[in-house]
Order: sequence, then C-alpha cells, then structure tokens
Amino acid sequence: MQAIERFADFLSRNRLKMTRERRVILDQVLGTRGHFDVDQLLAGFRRAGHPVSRATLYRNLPRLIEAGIIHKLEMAHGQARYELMVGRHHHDHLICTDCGLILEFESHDVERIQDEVCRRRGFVMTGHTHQIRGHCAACAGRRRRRRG
Amino acid sequence: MQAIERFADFLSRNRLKMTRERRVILDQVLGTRGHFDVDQLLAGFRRAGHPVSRATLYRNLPRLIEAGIIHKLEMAHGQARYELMVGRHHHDHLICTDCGLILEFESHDVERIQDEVCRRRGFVMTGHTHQIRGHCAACAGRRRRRRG
DNA sequence: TCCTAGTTGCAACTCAGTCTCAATTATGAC
DNA sequence: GTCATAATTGAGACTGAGTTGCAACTAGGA
Repeated sequence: MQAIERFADFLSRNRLKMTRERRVILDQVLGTRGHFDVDQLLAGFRRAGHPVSRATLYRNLPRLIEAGIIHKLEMAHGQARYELMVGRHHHDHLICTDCGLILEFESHDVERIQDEVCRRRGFVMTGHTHQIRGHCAACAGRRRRRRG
Repeated sequence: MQAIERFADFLSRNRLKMTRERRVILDQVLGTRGHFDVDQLLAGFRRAGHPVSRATLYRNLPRLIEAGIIHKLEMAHGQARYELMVGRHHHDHLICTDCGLILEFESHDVERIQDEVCRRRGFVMTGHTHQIRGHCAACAGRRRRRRG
C-alpha cells in the first residue's frame, strides 16, 4: 500500500524508527474514513486491542503530516480534526456549525488567486486554511421550518 | 464616535448594561491598531490605570464581535487575535509564521466563488476563515541568504 | 429611591496538547 | 547474532487559553 511505503520512507530518511505504535497509528488512520479526531483514533486503538498512549499519538501525528499522509484541520475553539491525504487533491471545507457535517470543495480559481496575491507581496506560501462556516442544506431547512 | 454608539445600541437592544468595564474595553480596543491579543489588551488596561479582569475581558469580547465592532482571528495552536472591524471592508490574511507579521488582502473573486460553492450545495454561509501561511518577503529573503 | 437582572473579580476548574523521565526497543556496525 | 546507542514509549505532571461558580456589586427602569 502506498501510504505505508511512504511513511517507512519518510522515517528512514529522517533516521526515525518504524515502531509497533507507528504501525498501529497508521493502520487506524488508513482504516478511518472522513474527518476524524484524536479521541476517535484512541478509541479505535482500544477496540483493535492495540492501545497506544495519548502522548505517543500526539507525538506522531505531526510525523504523518510531514510525510504527507494526513492533513490537519484546525477548527474553531481549538478543535483539531484530521483527514487522509494520500492520493487526494488539495481541497477546502464547508463546516456546518449546527450538526458538525464537513463538506469538501475544490477551486482552482481560488488557488490561482492565492498564488497571485502571494506573488504580488513577495510572500512564500507554505500552507493555507480556507473554511466556510454556516448551515448545511438539511440544518438550514430545519431552521426555516422552526421559524415557520 | 460610531463604534461607541453602535455598542451602546447593541447593549440596549439586548437588555445589557453599559458598565465602566465595557467602556474601558471598548476604549482600549479603539485605541489599538492592527491585530491584537488578550494580553495586549490587559496590559493596556493596566497602563491606563483602569484594570479589568481577564474573566471580564473574555466575557465581553464575544459581545464586541456580535456588535460587529471587532473580528476574531483564530490562528494555529489556539492563538486568538482580534482586529477592529468598524468601517472596514471584509478581508482575509497572510500570516508570516517566522515573524508573526499579518498582512491583509481583499478579493471579490474569492467571495464570488465562495457564494457560488455555497449556492450549489444549499449551504447558508454565516462566516469563513481564509488564511495563507508562509514567509513574508523579509523573512523569505533572510532564509534564502542563510542557505547561501 | 428601590428593585432586580445583569455584572464583576477571584479562584477553582476544564480541556487540548506538551513535557519529563525512567524503562524499552529498533536499527546500523561489527 | 550481538552490541551499542539513539530514538521511542507510557504515565502522569504540567501548561496556557479560556470558562465557570459564587458572593458582592451596580446600572438603569419603575
């Protein structure tokens, strides 16, 4: 599987070790779809009978990010969520503040505009966050109905 | 001054009181330019000889946001910064992760694209975050020089 | 002036994430 | 395979931003 090789490669290039815990974390991440958080992963480790400590998980998430395997989504109120990135295009997010639903969107035009903005300012972009918050179709409908 | 009326109006509409502390906070906010954080405001209160407790400040910042007077910028690692919004256009940010510099940019095209994305998904936007992280011109130059 | 809902400061608390440290282990060299 | 050693681990203490409970105080309408 591509992600495993990629991680092994990243580790050896940085003189880091492929431990049992790292394998367990990677497995869990690869087996989780959508957007997940630290507690979901910890619960998954327990369920699988391969516990990994909170400290170790927190120590290794940045490694998975550096290796390009996952991506971190910093949400309001210090909530962090992660999502698998291997073999995916860059995309941004629509976040429903009622039900927590996260939708994705891609826009080459936005990316082009960002590049242009950076170029004009001599700014070297290393990353960006682009989140639209609001009410998803279902929640918006529910709200309309409630108000009559 | 526009902001003061605006806040007084917001308070009375919501049956809230115009206290000494709220006046001090608003004064400090209006007298601070650029992007500021909670500790800067607290230091300002002390400097002005009008201390306000941390709890009270935290309780009132959301009120200033609801009143449309300031805007909250949620940055990485749970750092929050604020900026004055009265009489300003909506804008987004370029954040230098080396020196902390925050630049602003405006793009009607990005806003148009966002509206279009939302329309297509039946999503009702209530807010958004659009931050570009990287190295500002000065820091990027410094980095290039360091590498030779 | 009185009444009361709203407000305040303080200190205790929460919560996500980080750090310390002693014990353990992967990996490269032999 | 054995050894040496630098990296890694779990537990629990810690940090820092922000929140909360509470008793004392106060703005502002009746």
